[in-house]
Amino acid sequence: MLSLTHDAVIHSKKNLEKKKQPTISDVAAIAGVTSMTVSRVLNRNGYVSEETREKVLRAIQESSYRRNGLARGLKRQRTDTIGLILGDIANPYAAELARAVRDVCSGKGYNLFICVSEHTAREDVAALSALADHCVDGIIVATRSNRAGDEQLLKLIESGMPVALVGRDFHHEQADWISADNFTGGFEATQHLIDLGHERIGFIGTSAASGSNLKRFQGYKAALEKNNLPFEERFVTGRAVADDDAPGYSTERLGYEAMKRLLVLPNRPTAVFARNDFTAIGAVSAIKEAGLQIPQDIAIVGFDDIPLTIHTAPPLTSVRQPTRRQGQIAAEFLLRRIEANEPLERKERVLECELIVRGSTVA
Amino acid sequence: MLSLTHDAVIHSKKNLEKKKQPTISDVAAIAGVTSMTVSRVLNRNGYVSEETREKVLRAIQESSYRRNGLARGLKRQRTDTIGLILGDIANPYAAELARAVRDVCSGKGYNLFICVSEHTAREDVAALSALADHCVDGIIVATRSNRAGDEQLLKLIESGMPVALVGRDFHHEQADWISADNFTGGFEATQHLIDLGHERIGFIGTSAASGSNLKRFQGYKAALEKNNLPFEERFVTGRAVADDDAPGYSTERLGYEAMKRLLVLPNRPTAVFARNDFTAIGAVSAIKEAGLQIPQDIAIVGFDDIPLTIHTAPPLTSVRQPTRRQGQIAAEFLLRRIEANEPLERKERVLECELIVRGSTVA
DNA sequence: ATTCGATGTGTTATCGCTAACACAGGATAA
DNA sequence: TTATCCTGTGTTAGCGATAACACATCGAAT
Repeated sequence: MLSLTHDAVIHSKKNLEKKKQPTISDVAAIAGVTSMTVSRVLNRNGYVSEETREKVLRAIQESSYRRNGLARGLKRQRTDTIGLILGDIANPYAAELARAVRDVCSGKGYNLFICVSEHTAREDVAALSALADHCVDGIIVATRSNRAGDEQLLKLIESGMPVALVGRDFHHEQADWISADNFTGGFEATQHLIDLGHERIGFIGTSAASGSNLKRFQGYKAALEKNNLPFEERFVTGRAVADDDAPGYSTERLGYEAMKRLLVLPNRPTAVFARNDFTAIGAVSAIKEAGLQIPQDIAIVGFDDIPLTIHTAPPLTSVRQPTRRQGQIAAEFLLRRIEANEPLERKERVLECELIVRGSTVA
Repeated sequence: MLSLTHDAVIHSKKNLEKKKQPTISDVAAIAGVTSMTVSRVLNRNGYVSEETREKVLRAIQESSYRRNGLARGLKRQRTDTIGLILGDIANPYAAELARAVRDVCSGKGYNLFICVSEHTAREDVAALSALADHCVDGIIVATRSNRAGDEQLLKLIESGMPVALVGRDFHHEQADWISADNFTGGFEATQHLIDLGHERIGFIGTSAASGSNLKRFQGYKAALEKNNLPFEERFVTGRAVADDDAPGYSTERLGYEAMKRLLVLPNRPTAVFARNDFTAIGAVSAIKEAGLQIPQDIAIVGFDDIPLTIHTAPPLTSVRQPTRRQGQIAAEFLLRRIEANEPLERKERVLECELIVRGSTVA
């Protein structure tokens, strides 16, 4: 009696153990063929008689077989998977980019795995490594440049990994490069404000020091210069991104606080250009809180033209970048590189931005 | 001469070919040991003399070796990777969830791969398959329930894949389940409006028909009922999500259009509850456009309490859900399941929401 | 009748890595 | 002294799949 109980326990324990997945050979055994035939059915290549195919399909159903992508990838030396590294998935820009990449990829039979770096160098490296380790067929990198990440990226590219860069300040003979024309976008946003008669224009979203590698900021400076307006360092504000590992991305909060700093300046700006729309929205909030009118007292321009811009009060003037197009092109460049299966000449594409004028600059 | 040229071409072509990655054996050969020793160095297990370890590390550097995760995973029967499936990465909720999951995972040495379904059944299934094929150690599913996806999910769980569900209306003995208390959240949001004296309250973000499986909507109805207020179907509006494959997620646009429909109703609502903040923001936009005051003419409550809510005009009353906590718990449950390596009793956790009252309901 | 290509299936040999075991030499304990 | 453990390293055997090749069979073309 005791032993019976004990047996029952053992038995139940056994049933509880993690089921071993059936393999292609198990399926083959059930169907009464070899694993090679099953493989042919699964991959729809080679000759298989209709009769056999059905037997195999039934065996697959019966055993609820799932193929093992690791083994498959190991043997085939490809995984039909590409990786996408984003800095911050909360950004509609990133979401739109991912969507475009995914559409192209899944159209061509590739899976897409997304990794997020949260704009830190450590995670940037980790994401590159994770994807490379898993032998993805190629990687689209849409994070910002940082030293550790750039080193890792260099190694990967040199080792033959197909890579396409989106808006990252990193260049290599063997990696394609896609970006919006952030410089011109920044220039035009600023020129727009100048054309409206503004002479003291602030920039929100970077420190003057670390802004040197921010194209939007460069465009802002260039526009001032071209119009013979003085560049004033005190009009440039935002969290400094000196440390590579700081999550230096811009948020409403950042814009809000930066704007507050600008508002108390003597002879303060009459207009501001924010590095992106969330920052701009935060700034708008600070301006309203101070009891000032937009655009009468202070005009404001954002960047990215996120869907929300038309719902803010007033609607936000913003620079629209062709996000979807960037994702598409990046994916196309990458797939071309993957499918060529040998080094190709580098492709580069810079896409125009478009200023969308709304109520935050023109009443 | 001709043949020389030809040779040169061949040679250059050869150099152009995709470099073959060095394997563990190549490293072993350079270091003058066997691959097993290299493996021990790489994995920091087993005994290796300090001297040998250094030789191996040098050989790794020299050959710029990268380990092959496919082979490793195949042999070890685990990949130290978990998958996360999101419906829509543009949502701050999803971003926050992903961040929390990632923090827990990377703390325990797991990589995180994210897949996005765009709220379609097809992509839901595709994401599940892709992750399963790649033999991730477990999957966190944060997409909405749909027939095809549920079927796939069932198969996966039954085959022993560790799964944790976040906010998905799908239950299984072998899968952990985490959710915010959307029902009570919806109830309290509505009760809040009722307490303020509103008697005609609209719901934005679903059709009355398809709302039956939306907890927030159920909470809304329950609050009406409890207070003996009539439920009026004409006050419920939003895109219908009859088709599983329709990208039925809510956006500013959806909220904007839904609100417009509510505004023209005879004896229209004096308050609305929106299924999420973006929808609410769109609704706010429509209300303002109609020249009405918030909250005097129409009060509005959102859900999720995204960072933006404090920057809208007026700031948005919203139901905050503990997003970060959900992600953490989901990851912890999943890792526990993975590391137990055998079926465990199901864990379930429902987290309280909190109503944050702001200017969109109380002046 | 013979050759040939198309069709259908099986055999073999890896892909790159590591678990499990084997084994030798030296230190330690009995 | 002998048994025993700890170190350090090598050998073997797959993990689950498929590329490459081999080998039948059959009908059509020569």
